[in-house]
Amino acid sequence: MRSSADSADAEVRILCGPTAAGKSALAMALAGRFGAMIVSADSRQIYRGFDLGTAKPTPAERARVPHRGIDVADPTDRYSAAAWAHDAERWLAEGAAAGCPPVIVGGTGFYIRALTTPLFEEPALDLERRRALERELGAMPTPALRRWCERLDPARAELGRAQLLRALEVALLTGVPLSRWHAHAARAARVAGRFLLIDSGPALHAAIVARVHAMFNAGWPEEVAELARQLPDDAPAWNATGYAAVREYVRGRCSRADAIEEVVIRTRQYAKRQRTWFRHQLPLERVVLLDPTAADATRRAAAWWNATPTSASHGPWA
RNA sequence: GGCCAGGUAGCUCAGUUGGUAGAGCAGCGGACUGAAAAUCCGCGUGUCGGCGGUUCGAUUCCGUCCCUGGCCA
Repeated sequence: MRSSADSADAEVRILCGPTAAGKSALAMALAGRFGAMIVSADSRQIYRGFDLGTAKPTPAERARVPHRGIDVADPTDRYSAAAWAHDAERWLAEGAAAGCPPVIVGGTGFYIRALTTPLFEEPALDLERRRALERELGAMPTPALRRWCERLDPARAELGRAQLLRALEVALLTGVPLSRWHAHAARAARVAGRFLLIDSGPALHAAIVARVHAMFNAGWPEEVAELARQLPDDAPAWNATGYAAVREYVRGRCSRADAIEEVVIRTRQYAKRQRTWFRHQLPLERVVLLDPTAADATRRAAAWWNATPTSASHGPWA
C-alpha cells in the first residue's frame, strides 16, 4: 500500500519524554527495524566532548544507526532552539534523501516545538548594540529586570531571568515588545509531527539512580577533569545537569558519594520539569503515551510507527 | 554506672519569658517563542522522643523512662 506509507511519512515521528525513561533504547530498536535515522533533539548532546554525562549515543550505536544533532557545537558556543530547528530541517531532508525515515528523539521539548511550531520571525538585530545591551542587562539583579519588563512588556514580566533578559533585549533593540512580535510575526510550520511520549512512571527515579552510578563507573569524572582543563568554567555546555557537581568532585571539593547524590537530585528535578513541559506544551491529539517498561512496549511502539496520521489521533492511550 | 549536651517537618536546624510552631534543603504543582539539562513562580498539621505531674491550658516548667553523641569511671 504505497499511498498509506507515504501519508505515514508526511508527519515526522517524534519520540520524547523525561531523561532516563528509555527513549534511546526504544529509538535504536525502531531504527534497526525500520531503517531509520535518529535526529537528536537534545540541547546538551549537541556539544562536542560532553559525552558520558549527557548519555550521548556511543560510537558503536552511531555506527549502527545514522545519527544527526550530535557534536554539532563547540562547548563555548551558545546554541539555540532556533538554530536547532533550522539545522533539524536539513537533517530531516538528509534522512529522506538517503531513504531513511527520520525519527526525532529527545528531551528538549522547546527545540522540538521550535520545529513544529516555529518561533517568530526575528528582525535583524544590530550585533554591536546587542552585545553592549547584554553586558548592561547581565549586570542587573533579577528584580530590577522584572520591574523594567513590567513597563516594556508586562506580559512577560512574570517569567524567569533568562526570559526577562530576552524580552528587554527585543523591546529595546526593535522598539516593539516581544509579546507583540509573537502575536504578529508568527511563521507557518513546515514540519508536522506526531509524538510518542515515553515515560516509565514511578520506575523513573530508580532508573536515574542506576544511570548516574553507571555514568560514574564509565569514567564521567575523568571526562569532566579533562574538560575542566580545556574550558573556561562559564562555557555554556557546563550547565548540563550534573556537570558542575562532578567538576566540584574532581577538584576535591566534595566526596564521590556527595557528588553522586547531588547529580541524582538535579537529574530528578530536571525530569520533573520535562514531565511538566510535555504534559502541557504538546498538542494532545497528536500524542500517544507509552511506558517503555511495559511488556508489550515494543509492539505498541511499532504500531505507533506504522500508524497513519489519521489513525494516530485515535491511537492507543497508555 | 556517673556527669554533660541533645531528641521539633523526609534531612539540617531555629523558636515558643506557658496560649499546640517556621527557615533552608528535599519533595509536590505550575510557567515557558533564539541560553530550555537553562531561567523562574507557588505550596509547610508536624503524636515538638514516651509516660506522668503542676496549670484554665504544656512542645515550653517539674519528675521519670527511652534513644543519640561526648566526657569520666
